[in-house]
Amino acid sequence: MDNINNRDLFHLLNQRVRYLSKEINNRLNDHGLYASQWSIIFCLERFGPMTQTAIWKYLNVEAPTMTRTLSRMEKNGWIVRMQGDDKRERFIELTEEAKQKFTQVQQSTDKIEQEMVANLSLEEKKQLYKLLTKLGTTGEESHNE
Amino acid sequence: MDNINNRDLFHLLNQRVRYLSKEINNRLNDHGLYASQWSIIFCLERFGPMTQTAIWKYLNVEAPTMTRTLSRMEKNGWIVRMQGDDKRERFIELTEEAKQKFTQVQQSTDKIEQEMVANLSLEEKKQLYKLLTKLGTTGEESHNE
DNA sequence: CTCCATTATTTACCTAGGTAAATAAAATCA
DNA sequence: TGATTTTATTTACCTAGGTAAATAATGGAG
Repeated sequence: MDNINNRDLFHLLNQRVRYLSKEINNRLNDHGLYASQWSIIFCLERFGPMTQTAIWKYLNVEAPTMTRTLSRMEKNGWIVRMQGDDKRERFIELTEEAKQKFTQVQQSTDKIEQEMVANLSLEEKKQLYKLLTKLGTTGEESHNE
Repeated sequence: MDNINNRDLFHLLNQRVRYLSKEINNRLNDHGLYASQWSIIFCLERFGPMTQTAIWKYLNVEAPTMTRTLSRMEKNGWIVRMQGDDKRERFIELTEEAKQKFTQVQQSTDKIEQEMVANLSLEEKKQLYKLLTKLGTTGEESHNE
């Protein structure tokens, strides 16, 4: 494993991320949640009620993705959508049940994530974080706007 | 960015991978391809005709995922499915058109990937590879082969 | 005020990934 | 041989992600 091929690097990256997602979703299944839904709940718990646009911009996904995921979460009783003063926008709020379950789910995810980095020292985690930051940013190129 | 939080690490990891996928798919779109389809083509060019099972095991996805993606690729003229001696299995083969386009597409993907690691030195790429290897393997677990 | 541009959200239509269960063919076993 | 188990693929049903275009409401310019 001496000379690194870009292809192998991206291949490994994809494999790992898919594996991790699968595993996380698997564990979250006990709570009736998916990783994407949990990231929204976490966001709402942290910042309080937000518009859909604020959420998808924060999480870096597209608007339709957010619409759909929130619809499922609404159906499953995790969130409610409230009409704002500006009638175009909808404020998203966690339900009482979601707030109650929050701590428990958080403990699960903390544990999973901890297991997944069990082989990395603190120093290695910092390194990994830094390297990921450098990935995909082609020097002077801008992000999406 | 001194003390790394596992959550932030995984968040960044997901964000980056989604960004990279989006970008790669975007570029591959010129060739009428998606990253997942390209990985299959690459695999077939490297190893020659393979059964579906061999492909999904190699790429670490589930069988139904492979069935579907190959169906699209068959429809679009990238591959053909041949009956094997064992009538349960189907051998997948690149079409002539796929073989002809291979080099051109490969040049595109090489270029994209190169751009995406432009900010990483060789040493950093090796580090990243190594760190990714350690990620998700809870202790004694081995790599993919 | 009216018309036009912008903004928030949704709908329609794609790909990719997963699990569970159904087929169909091969392999094994009694 | 006949019955059972395994294996390869598919089908049905789910989530997540994307783009393009449609609504609907707001904001500005004239």
